[in-house]
Amino acid sequence: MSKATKQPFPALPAQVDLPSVEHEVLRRWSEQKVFERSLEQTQGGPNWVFFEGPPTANGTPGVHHVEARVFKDVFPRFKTMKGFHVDRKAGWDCHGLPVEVAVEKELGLSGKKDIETFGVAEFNARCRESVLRNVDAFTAMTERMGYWVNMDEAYRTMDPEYVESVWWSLKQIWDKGLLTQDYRISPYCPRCGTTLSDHELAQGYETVTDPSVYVRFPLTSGPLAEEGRGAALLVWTTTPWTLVSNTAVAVHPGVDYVVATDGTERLVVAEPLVGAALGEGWEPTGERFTGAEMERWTYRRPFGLVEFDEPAHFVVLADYVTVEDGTGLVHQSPAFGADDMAVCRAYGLPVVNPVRADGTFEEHLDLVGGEFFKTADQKLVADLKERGLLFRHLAYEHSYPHCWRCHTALLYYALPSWYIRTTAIKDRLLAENATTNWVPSNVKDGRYGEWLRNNIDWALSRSRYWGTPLPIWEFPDGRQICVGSLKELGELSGQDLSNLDPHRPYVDDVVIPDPDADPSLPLEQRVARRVPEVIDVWFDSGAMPFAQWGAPHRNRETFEANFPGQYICEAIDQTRGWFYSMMTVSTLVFGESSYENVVCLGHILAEDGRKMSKHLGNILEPMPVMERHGADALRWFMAASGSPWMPRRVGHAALEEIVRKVLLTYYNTASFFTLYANAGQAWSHDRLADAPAPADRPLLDRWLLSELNTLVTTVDEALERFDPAVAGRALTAFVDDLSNWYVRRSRRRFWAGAETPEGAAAFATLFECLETVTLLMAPIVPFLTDHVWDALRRPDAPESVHLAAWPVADESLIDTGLSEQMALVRRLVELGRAARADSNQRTRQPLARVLVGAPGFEALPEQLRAQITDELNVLQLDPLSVVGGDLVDYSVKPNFRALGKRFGKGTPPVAKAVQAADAKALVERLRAEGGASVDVDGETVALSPDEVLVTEQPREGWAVASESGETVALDLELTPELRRAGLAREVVRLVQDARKSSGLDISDRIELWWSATDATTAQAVAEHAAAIGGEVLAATLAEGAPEGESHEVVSEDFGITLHLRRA
RNA sequence: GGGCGUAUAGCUCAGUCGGUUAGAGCGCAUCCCUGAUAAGGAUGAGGCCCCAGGUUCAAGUCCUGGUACGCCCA
Repeated sequence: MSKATKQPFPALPAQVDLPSVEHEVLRRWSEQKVFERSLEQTQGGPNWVFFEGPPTANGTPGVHHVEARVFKDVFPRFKTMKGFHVDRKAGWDCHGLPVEVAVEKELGLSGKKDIETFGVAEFNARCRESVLRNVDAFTAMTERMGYWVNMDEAYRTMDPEYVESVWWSLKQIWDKGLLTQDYRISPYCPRCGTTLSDHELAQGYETVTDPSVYVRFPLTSGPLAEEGRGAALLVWTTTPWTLVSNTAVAVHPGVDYVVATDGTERLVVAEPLVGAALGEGWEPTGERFTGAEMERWTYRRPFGLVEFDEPAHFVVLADYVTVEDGTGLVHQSPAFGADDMAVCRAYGLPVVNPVRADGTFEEHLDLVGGEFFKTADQKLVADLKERGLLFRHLAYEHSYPHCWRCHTALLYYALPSWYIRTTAIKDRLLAENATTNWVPSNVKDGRYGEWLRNNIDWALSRSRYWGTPLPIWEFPDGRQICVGSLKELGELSGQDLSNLDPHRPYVDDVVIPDPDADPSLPLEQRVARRVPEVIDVWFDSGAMPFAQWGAPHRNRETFEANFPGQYICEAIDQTRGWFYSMMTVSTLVFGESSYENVVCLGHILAEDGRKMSKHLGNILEPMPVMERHGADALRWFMAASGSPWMPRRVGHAALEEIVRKVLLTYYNTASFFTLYANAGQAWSHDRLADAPAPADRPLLDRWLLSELNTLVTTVDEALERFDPAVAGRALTAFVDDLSNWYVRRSRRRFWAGAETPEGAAAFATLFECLETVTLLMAPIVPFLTDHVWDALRRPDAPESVHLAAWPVADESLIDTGLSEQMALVRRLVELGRAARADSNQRTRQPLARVLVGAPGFEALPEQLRAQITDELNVLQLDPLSVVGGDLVDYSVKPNFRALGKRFGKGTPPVAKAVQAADAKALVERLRAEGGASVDVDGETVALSPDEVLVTEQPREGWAVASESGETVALDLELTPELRRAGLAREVVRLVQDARKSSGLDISDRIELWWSATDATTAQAVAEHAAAIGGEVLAATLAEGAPEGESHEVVSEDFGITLHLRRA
């Protein structure tokens, strides 16, 4: 292509395939290393620290993963454009039970015994492989969606450096005395020999029938324990087997308990349950006690099968006791219930557990020795009955958790466990939370604050395999050492461990010899071995601010420069997960939270409003969705559709709408611009300087620039508040204004070229708006904006929009008065179109006159009035008042907003007076004198024009539309001249359609012939020949038909045949 | 059972400082406009702003209590 014909802009064809544009942009980003350069470019700028919450690399990524990843991308891009340096290190959460379960399924293993038979080393190797496989799928999705994050240097929680950092932090906590051992009640499958996670628990509920027994516990101390007439506590349980280890009875301190009798015995029950628990024939004796008064009364336990070394078997107080069912007296066995454990621990009661890990009672016990816990119920109940302790025995149907693998009834079971005493730093956590910015704000004091205020110690250990091993070594005598690094472990164990894989089983083989031990003892008694547990994966991920750098053993400075972080974001389900672990680990180790701003997203639902699940078949796979609609459409949906903090439904319909209404409208405006700028090389960047200063441009341009600069402020403020939905709504509205009002109203100026000041202004204004809106949209839809940027950018502008600076609003161009006036113009145009539609008067037919009655109309400048006449295709525009008099009806209504402000309580009578007043007289006085008065209960009240809403309507011969006190009336009388002008426009449209359908370029000149069978049409064409010819770029216009080839158009409606061809 | 959130047109959702004719999009019907557009515009049908109290001259909006649904926790 020769220089002379080179077009100023690369073409942006009207037809565009968004996904293929995105692939092209991805290629360019990679070739030009745009992400890397955006980081280099901001190297000297202030840090804005973002922490990547590592997705669990378990299973393939779903569309819900895109949600958080969009938010993780939008704000770093935004801040980068504002000059901040935003390092983005990817990360992968590698450990944990979900990985183990997936691998177990793959290998066909069931439970811990199987894993140990299979071999822990091999099992963990498979876990590692599984994680790496899924990381690849996440990487592909991450790249495709345009999430800029450094995946080449991603941290992985399974890497030795990461594990070492976690060890270091655990040692800090250990040194503070906050890492301790205690019992923990976990749902436990005795057959598989494993505890189950909450998630597993949820899959295994089954409805079963258990015994429901009411048992007498005779009192042995307290006011009711007298010899002979002693009363008994009536205690209810559905797990008779736990009565073997009964430790206490809990009552609610605030509930009233009474003694009831049937004449032979006396039983204590909660007052509201007397009838339900005892049945007919029982009368209260009048003795009553609050739960609090019963504290520490002792009783005789139901079974004497196990030994208690410490005092037990008395009444304790617990708030969780209810009077919903049972007797209001709850049997306590701390080894088998979390509530029981908490309550009994508070009283210093022992944890007695006669059930072994396989679910059977210890062999040496009488009655139930060796029996499986569940089947022991029968024998125990029979024994109670025999001894006269059983009061009632019923069947009780309820839902009870079972093992999802083998359907065995689960046991809530006390296992020794490691805890972090987070309750000791609760106040610090609350203080840190108080200074954290939560989005949306209600999470701070609501869901999250509530969780913190009810903080319980963090149960850290898991009896599993694929996790960060708890770095505690224990000597046979119970002394323990917490190890903070491999180096330290090497020194303690006397070997070089720098290349040790710090996972099980390898780390379990490392022993620490006791230098002071008697060398004659066998080796096992002279060395410390690691405790068997691994840790909760939430601790892994909560340690990422330092562990991602391997700090403090490595990269200490980098860590310190990037702590605390400014921004994290995940879905709402992370409130008690990552949001908590991130705040808590840092507060434990460093005394402060690791983040300042945290955004919690609502969940993504399927189009049918349900959760996506394989079972329901309503899963939307992210990669195919992005290939169909484009990643930008999905990104826009995630960032800007509805409220991100609420659950949202995603589906093809929603994405198609985004493509049509937002992305293509924006793109097509840019496409329009390049089409006309390129046509005859009408405009290029060097013409920017020729354009009139903004203040000297037409009002339409000044209006658009005003809207644009308002938009800059709105979008900037919204993104600063982490609210891309508000930004998105403002952008959508602006793009609509730009395309469907500014461009629509300016078409003629673009058509005419940039030679006149008006044309130069139009090109400059549209260019500036496209440039700025491209910048504003770039963080949300990085692909399409970069594609447009590349086509439109100035010669000296950065190669990518993502290397460009964020725009700053020019407030001097914001003119709110002009915005209001244009809004009025657009409302009046809508009313005019409505009036035309009502009277079936098509817009191409010019009309003589339009009348307008609306507050503010008189003040409209001529340029804005011209927009109305042009858009409505009328020759003359006048205020309704010019016809006035008897031709117009007036009605008035009170403006409550204005009146209420002034009169407050006195508003209704004034409003009534306005409604009652003679509308015409009132309006005339308001118009003539700028004020009027009405009579309110004998008093004269002065009113200003803005306190009265006036609606005026012409009486006859007009097409009228009116709304909210604004009226437009069209003169429907058509003169022959007007009819001919209308016909001429019909002809123009016919030719334009023909030009378009025959594939002519917009600037091609044509030859045009016409022949009319309708006399009026013939006259119209002859009369308007010059105008028609000019409008359709006809070099020649002749009556008749051409020789040779041409494009023919026949219109029977107008009785005309046209022929045209390229000149 | 507890905490948090949500409830507005057939569907998806806006609704500012409380202001008296509650909006948009989608869908449906009938028209209109168009030499950028896969667009745009008009009209019509479609509303117990979840229910009940309260505050207020005035409540979709603020308060209290319910109901339903969702999430988290027990």
